[in-house]
Amino acid sequence: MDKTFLNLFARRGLSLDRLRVLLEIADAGGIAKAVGKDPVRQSQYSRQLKELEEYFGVELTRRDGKSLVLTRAGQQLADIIRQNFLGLADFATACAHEPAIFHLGAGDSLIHWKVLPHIGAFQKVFPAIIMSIRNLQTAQIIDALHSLRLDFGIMRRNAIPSVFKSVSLGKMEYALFVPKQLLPGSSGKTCEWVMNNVPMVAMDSSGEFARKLDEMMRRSRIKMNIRLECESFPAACHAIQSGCYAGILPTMAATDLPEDKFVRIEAPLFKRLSREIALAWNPRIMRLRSASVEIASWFGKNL
Amino acid sequence: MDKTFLNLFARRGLSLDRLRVLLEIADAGGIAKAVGKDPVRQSQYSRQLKELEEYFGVELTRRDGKSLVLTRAGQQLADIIRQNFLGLADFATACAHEPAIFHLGAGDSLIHWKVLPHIGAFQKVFPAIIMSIRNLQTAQIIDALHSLRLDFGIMRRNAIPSVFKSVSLGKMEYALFVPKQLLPGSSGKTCEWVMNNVPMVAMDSSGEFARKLDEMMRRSRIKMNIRLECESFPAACHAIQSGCYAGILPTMAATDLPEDKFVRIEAPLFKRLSREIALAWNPRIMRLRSASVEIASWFGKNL
DNA sequence: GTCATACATTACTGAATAGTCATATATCCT
DNA sequence: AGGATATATGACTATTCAGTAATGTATGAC
Repeated sequence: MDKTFLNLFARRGLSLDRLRVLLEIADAGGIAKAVGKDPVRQSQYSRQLKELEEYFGVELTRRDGKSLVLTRAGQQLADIIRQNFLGLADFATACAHEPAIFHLGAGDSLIHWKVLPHIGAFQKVFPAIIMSIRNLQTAQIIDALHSLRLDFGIMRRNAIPSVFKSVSLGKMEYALFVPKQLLPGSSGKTCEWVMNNVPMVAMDSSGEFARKLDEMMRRSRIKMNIRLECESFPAACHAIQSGCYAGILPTMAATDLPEDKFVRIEAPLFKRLSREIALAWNPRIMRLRSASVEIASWFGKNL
Repeated sequence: MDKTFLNLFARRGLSLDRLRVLLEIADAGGIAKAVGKDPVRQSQYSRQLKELEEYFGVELTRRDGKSLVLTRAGQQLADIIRQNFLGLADFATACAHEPAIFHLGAGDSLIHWKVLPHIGAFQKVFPAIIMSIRNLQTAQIIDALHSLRLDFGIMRRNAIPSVFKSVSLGKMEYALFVPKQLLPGSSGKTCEWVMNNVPMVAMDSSGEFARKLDEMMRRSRIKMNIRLECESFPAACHAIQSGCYAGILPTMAATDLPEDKFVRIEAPLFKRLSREIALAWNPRIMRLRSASVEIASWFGKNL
């Protein structure tokens, strides 16, 4: 066949270290951030980067203000390198009989109420795998899936780019949760009455949920009696558990709010907030890391 | 995220050269064959192999008689390396504005009558690509597709392992071709008469075709008047062109046998020999070499 | 302009690894 | 057993590439 990648090794200048340096710079977003403390290596990183550029005859980075950004070619090469290292690293961990690490990204609520409740069962089925769970926003997850920094992501289905594969994890619905002590008398108050009269905790994030909720409230001309803002649903849930606030939470949160102390009010209004969520992954990962096939299928069945 | 593949680079002993050496040994099937002439490097290859084994803590080769064979782990690693180098080599050729090389494997007949007739059109559509066409047998093609030494293979559809993707290239039918000068009188002689009375050229290969034909002949108790054996259909076709032999050829061969000089006799008998052929590839190649997507689709439409 | 920050360049040292040669060991063949 | 072939090992050299330090240059903030 061909002379074993002669075009790669005829010239010199290619080395694993230099490739790794490019990857580090790419991941960190600049030389300074890549070397962190120990700025002594700054010059080395700069030089190795230049040597790589000489080897390939292509600009891999461009100055962007004081810092660097990868060119298109640089990003491509970084992707190739990441893919290569992933393969080798997996082989190495397998050889060392060490557990492989898989990275899963998801939002706070999904981590707390969708993933963690099943993580014990996961551990039993996959005793030789380390799961690293990262709290990320949808856009970050998508970016990390593209570059293979994450193996899996959980997010709303309609946000998943079509290049990714996915498996549905069911619907996420919302409901209003109210501490009983804040409800006067016995009778069922309406959702609207609660939101107007009870101190409410609300989400302060810039995400899709807050946007949709805002719009809904404006349309239906309900004004919520907001007295606390939180950045995540689990935080809001804690506030509600204190007994002093009501709030809109994913219905999954019910496990943390016992029925004898909290009332859960569903309303047609909330239907518009509901969304299908899914486990998503870059199809490349399945070829690179064989265990990922079973993991994806397990998540699809059990979450 | 994680500390940029710390597990790979914390220990030393990994280098591109060593990986390349393993790959060469794997491809050549032994150190001696890998170093070829220049046996001076034999010791180096042996040592680098040992260093790789020390690095991964795994046996990569085992002695098999005087020579070496890869262990299961060795094969896995070789596959990973090949995949890695493919990605880098492709990036390098793209950077150098050099045409990428794609390797296509097929049997003699398919090369001559299926591929080469369209290769001019291919060149026009893909001016920046070098096609390397290799004459191989089905088993070799499958092996090479598995290990990514070939990008594409053409073979009969029912021989394609299910892990590969494929696109049909139509049916390959067979017919008996007879030089007019060997046919007495004007009237249509039967297929059987020709095979009994005219000097025939036959295939001498161990392939699927010869086997099936043999069986057919035995069943129908036809005895062919064989006077020449060839190893490939194109060779047999040449013999027929000489005017002194008749023979069974793929109907595609008709382009080389003008109707004014050769008679083409179809017979129900030959239907049993016909088979669907297809372009096959390892799905991994599509991720590694982006151009392969368009190439596969072009072949599917135009061959 | 001045200062702080981030990257680039140069020069030199040291460590890792590739290259070579001689020779030993293992296996196959006859 | 003896010769031929293939791989393994040890000793040494040469080269490449990583590590460190000092200094230069570009950019942004004030």
